[in-house]
Amino acid sequence: MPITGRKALNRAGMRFTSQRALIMEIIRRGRGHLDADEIYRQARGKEPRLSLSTVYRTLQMLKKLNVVDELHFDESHHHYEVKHSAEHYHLKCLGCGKVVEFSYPLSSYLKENVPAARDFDITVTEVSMSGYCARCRRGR
Amino acid sequence: MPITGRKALNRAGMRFTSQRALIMEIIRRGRGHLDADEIYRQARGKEPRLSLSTVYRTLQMLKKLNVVDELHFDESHHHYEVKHSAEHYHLKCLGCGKVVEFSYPLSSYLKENVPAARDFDITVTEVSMSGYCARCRRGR
DNA sequence: AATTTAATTGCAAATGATTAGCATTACTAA
DNA sequence: TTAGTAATGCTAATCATTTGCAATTAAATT
Ligand SMILES: [Mn+2]
Ligand SMILES: [Mn+2]
Ligand SMILES: [Zn+2]
Ligand SMILES: [Zn+2]
Repeated sequence: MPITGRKALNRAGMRFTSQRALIMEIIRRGRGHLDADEIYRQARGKEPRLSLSTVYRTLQMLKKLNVVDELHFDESHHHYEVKHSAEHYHLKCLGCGKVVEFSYPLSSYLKENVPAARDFDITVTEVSMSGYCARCRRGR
Repeated sequence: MPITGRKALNRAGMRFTSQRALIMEIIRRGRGHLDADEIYRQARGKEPRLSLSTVYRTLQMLKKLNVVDELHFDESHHHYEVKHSAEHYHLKCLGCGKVVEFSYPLSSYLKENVPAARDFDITVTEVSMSGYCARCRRGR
């Protein structure tokens, strides 16, 4: 039950603004893995007055509402994607930048196999793997 | 065979300086998970003239030489630890900040069980899990 | 529909971690 | 010793993200 419509926002004491609608729309259509600046650039196409601050503020809000996930590839900025229903992780190619997704129930697997993880109430599991994709591996 | 002594550094065209010795020493004794600023603070105790730039430069160098690993907890800065021989990962408590380590051959496990990972030449696998430790779970 | 009020925005300035430029210092090899 | 050149210590950039604040504006109330 991800909060996304006007009604749900109002119920939470927040307002449904055109900026927020636009930003959510861009993230949804974007097929994930967008960074703040890319969202900003796309948003300005529709609403040239929108500010980068609003993008960042909206991203924080969507993260808190569990609508989006923040991804930390090995870079100096973050990426965002709509929260999927299935647990999935990412492989990023250091050669061409391509991101490959794969679904895997890693958190429950670790809970079963790692004693130390049993005593913990794990709320976030993040895995980031990088290397070289098949295509990039050839060209070297 | 981690490069650490004067001889090995010289062989690589680098110099063995008192600053580098001090920083390596602090990281080694620190039992891992120190951040740049903590290393800086400790180092200044011994060598008040040492600069933060030198800490960062040395950290980059040690990372490149595979002497230390850079850890990315869900924070705005990084942490460092001497590279262990056994593959291990971390659980960080959001309540008290405690970091629990556990050894697990996760990269080979994923290579065997994730089809998408087979086409990739994975060079880095990073896992960061956070949640609440047993003690912190009680106090709420 | 007009009014109220507080959340949200846009803009500019601030942060905070990390990096870069450069003159000065000090390892190393000869 | 000395010459050659990494490395250091400053200070000043970067760069992504956050914050302060006056001006807007969504939405609850008359
Ligand atoms: Mn994804
Ligand atoms: Mn560790
Ligand atoms: Zn590639
Ligand atoms: Zn705890």
